[in-house]
Amino acid sequence: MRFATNRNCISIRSYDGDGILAPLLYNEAPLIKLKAENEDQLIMDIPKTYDPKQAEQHHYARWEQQGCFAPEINQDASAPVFSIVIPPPNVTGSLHMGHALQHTMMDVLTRYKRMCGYRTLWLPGMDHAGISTQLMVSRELKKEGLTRHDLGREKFVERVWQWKSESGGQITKQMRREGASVDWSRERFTMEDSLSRVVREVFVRLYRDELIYRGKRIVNWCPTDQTVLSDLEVQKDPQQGKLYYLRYPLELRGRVREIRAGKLDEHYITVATTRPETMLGDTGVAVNPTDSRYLSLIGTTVELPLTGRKIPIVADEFVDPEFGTGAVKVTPAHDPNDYDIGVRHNLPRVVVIDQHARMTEDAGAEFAGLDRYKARAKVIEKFEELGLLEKVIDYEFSISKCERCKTVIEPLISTQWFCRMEPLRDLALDLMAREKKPRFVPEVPYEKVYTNWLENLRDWTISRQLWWGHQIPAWYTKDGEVIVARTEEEAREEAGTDDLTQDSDVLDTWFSSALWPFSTLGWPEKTSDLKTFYPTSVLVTGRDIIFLWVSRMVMMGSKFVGREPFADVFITGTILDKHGQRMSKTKMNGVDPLEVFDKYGVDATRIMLASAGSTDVRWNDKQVESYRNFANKIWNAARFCLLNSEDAAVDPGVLSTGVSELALHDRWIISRLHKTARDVHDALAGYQFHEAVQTLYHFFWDDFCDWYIELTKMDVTADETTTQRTAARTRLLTVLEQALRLLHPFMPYITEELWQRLPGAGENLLHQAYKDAAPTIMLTAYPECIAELINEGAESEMQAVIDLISRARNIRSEMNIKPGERIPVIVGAADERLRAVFAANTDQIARLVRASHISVGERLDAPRASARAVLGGGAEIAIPLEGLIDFDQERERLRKEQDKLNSEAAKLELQLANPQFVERAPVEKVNELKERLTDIGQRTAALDQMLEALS
RNA sequence: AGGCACGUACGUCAAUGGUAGACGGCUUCCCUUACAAGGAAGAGGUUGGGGGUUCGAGUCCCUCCGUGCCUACCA
Repeated sequence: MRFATNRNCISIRSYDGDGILAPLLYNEAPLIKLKAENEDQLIMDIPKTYDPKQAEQHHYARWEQQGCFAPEINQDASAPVFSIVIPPPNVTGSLHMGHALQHTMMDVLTRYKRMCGYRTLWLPGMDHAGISTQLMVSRELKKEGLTRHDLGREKFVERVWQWKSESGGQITKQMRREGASVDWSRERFTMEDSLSRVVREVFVRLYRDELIYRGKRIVNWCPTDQTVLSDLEVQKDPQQGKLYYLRYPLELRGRVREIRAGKLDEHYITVATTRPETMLGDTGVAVNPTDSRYLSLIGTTVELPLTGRKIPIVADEFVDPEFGTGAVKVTPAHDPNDYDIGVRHNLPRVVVIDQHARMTEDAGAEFAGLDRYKARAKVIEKFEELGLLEKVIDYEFSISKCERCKTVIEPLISTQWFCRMEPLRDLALDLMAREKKPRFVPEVPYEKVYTNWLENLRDWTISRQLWWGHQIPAWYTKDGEVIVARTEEEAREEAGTDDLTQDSDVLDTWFSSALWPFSTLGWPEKTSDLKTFYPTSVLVTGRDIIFLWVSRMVMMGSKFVGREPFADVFITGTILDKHGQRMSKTKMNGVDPLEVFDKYGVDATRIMLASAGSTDVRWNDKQVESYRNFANKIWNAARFCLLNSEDAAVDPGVLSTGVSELALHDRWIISRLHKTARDVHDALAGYQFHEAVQTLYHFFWDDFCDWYIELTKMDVTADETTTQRTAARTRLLTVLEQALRLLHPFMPYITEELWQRLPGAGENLLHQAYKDAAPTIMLTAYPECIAELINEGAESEMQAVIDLISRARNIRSEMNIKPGERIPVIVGAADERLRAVFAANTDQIARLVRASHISVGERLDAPRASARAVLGGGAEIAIPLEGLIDFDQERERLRKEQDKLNSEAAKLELQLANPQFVERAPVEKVNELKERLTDIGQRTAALDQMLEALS
């Protein structure tokens, strides 16, 4: 191996020419074994700046090839199980920030649990996305001048499959880039044969349980997509519209004498409507039964203008007397409420609008064939001519639109398949009431949102007039008999005839999605996957599909597997744009995760997203940038460790045996390491991603880089090869290795890249459960907190050293002492233990404050011309500044500090003087305040002396 | 219309009822041999207003102001 040297770079090949990781990386000689001719130039091919792209290129393929993502990698038969099924993205979709966010959370959990020794499965897959996909392919056809009807159903569906194999599933490639550790060997697609079988099985069972029925109902119809939609696929948009007041002439017959003659008004009843064109289908007028204005008219009839139809005035509770005129026109065929009124009063249904939102023959010859909006204008025109248009007012209301194409929904009466929800709903509600499952995180407000919705649930329209999807397994005989069966053969057998026609509709996409947690694991067979991985551990998803998907999975899982599909539901926040707006295609305000990956790296993006936790976050490049800087920090810290790694290798043993013999900073970092591990475990157990990230960030940057590396630098960079140097290097490498493990679930690429370069990193570091696997950080054990290694004594001693260094630096800065200038520092500490700590660390202190000399004594023995400061525990420091110090200024500085302390002391005294506080607050709290007061007392006393010394 | 959240430093967000923090930005100094994507030291807050409960409130309750989200069959 030959090292090319340039100024500060000696390169060794770790990648071959094609950029593939060379095999020597894993099993052969240590990667970094550098012995340049000149020791001073000892640096390897680690550039100063971290290049994420390089690390992102290689590791994923290797992990995947070596089966690291599959649960089978775990050799421990008694390992606990952790499983997640991915919310299947649409086959038409490409990765957006919401995916990146959710995938990050799922991958963090999966990688973490895997490192904890769990048998881990994260199952990937895609959804066939009925309407979206059909639209996408139809659009392609349109470019060729074709419609799906030109092809016919069979050819069209073939075409969709072709599209899928050619350009569908972009997102799976993008998931590899994300580093998602999903088991691709178990990838599923909701339209594949095995899942279609499950759909038919469930449909048949639900039908036989009378939970699925076919019926004629008023439904949401999209005139553009030509299909029915469920209530959840309809979106309400506020709209600035008009409210039209229409007069319907009363047909008074015998009662004509009861009405005082003379006033025109009294010959009419006025109704208010936002949709005048539907009046052509009116079959009644409704008023509230308690409305005195109309009491005498109940039971009479009106003559419907433009049609001459005689329609009754009925009394119905639904009508709000306060609104409009208190009289409502009733169009049972074109409005869900009117439909209900019609049912209650047995009113006929006159269909005046067809599936294309055009007027029918029944609307009258003048209107037939007209578009609904043209018809509206014409109706108004006619009413005006007849003097029957009382007034038109501006009115804001919400209008139903198709979620996908934004066309205004037309409520129509139609024969569809429905799923009866009450019994299923009760299963889910019982589960929550009895076992509090699933557990929502955050519990507030989602648990309540979920149960409230279930309580008010209505039947689910499950049929769709599409071609792409699971065709409904129902067949019709010539006589119109309905046969529901798993297969056509089964249907024929049951019908006793081959002359059957299958229902042409397909099922709502969400029907197959509802089965996802068990259909993907092999149900209804009692597969080992189903036994092992169901119920899954957690579902990670956005709040927008709690109803659409989460609730339905709970219902179907309970019904068919007899258990909840997941223990926990973690609801992520939403990534908003800079201005707090939702990212959307139409607004063009989306941030493309792939561009962010390119700019800042996958790891930086991931850890930034993880830090978002469950709250909404406004997107800000700066945030990713700061984590990019963090990645660079990790890179350079490792670079330093590797630069000084000769004769040393990672050895976890050195952090747990003989620890009490080690220097303060070593005992301290070991304690910090275990506290960090503890805090990260705790945070992840409660899905507190933000907290986990903060903990890791500060441990690595503040504790490890800013302090530990600086404190151990002297030993580690010593010129001579001594056992002491080797031991220090070994500790440093080992702490780094532990830190990389802690970070791995969040930043898989950089941690793997660096781990592979660590001397001593090999199969010996793998978790027991993966002991035969090829070495990779992702199969090492996640660091556990060993309580005995948390050392509060070492932490407080170290804190004293840190405080001393900080105060000395503070003085240097405030006194404008040149950074390069070495100065003497005098320390006085009455406390013996403290004095011993300072004395034992004078070398490090001197180095970090750039002191020429440090003297530690019982009392502060400094010349008059010194800048001084007090520390905790009554310790003091002084820096002699003969000729540099301005005595007035220095006194001022000390007085300012004293003021600060005095005001704090005053507050504490006040609180401690309050008998109720002392009485009622916990003892620890009171003692804590007392201790602080004592400390402040010591400090102010010391300041007094310092001021005296200056006078 | 109801329901539910949220208002904390210039910006984005944290903080089991116990001395208000982080990151970015800003000021001053430093290219100190891991890192200028860095180091050191700073400035910046009566936690939207008002009231209450409590020894103690950013945190719990009430009210007002402001902002979001969800659900809904007011024609």
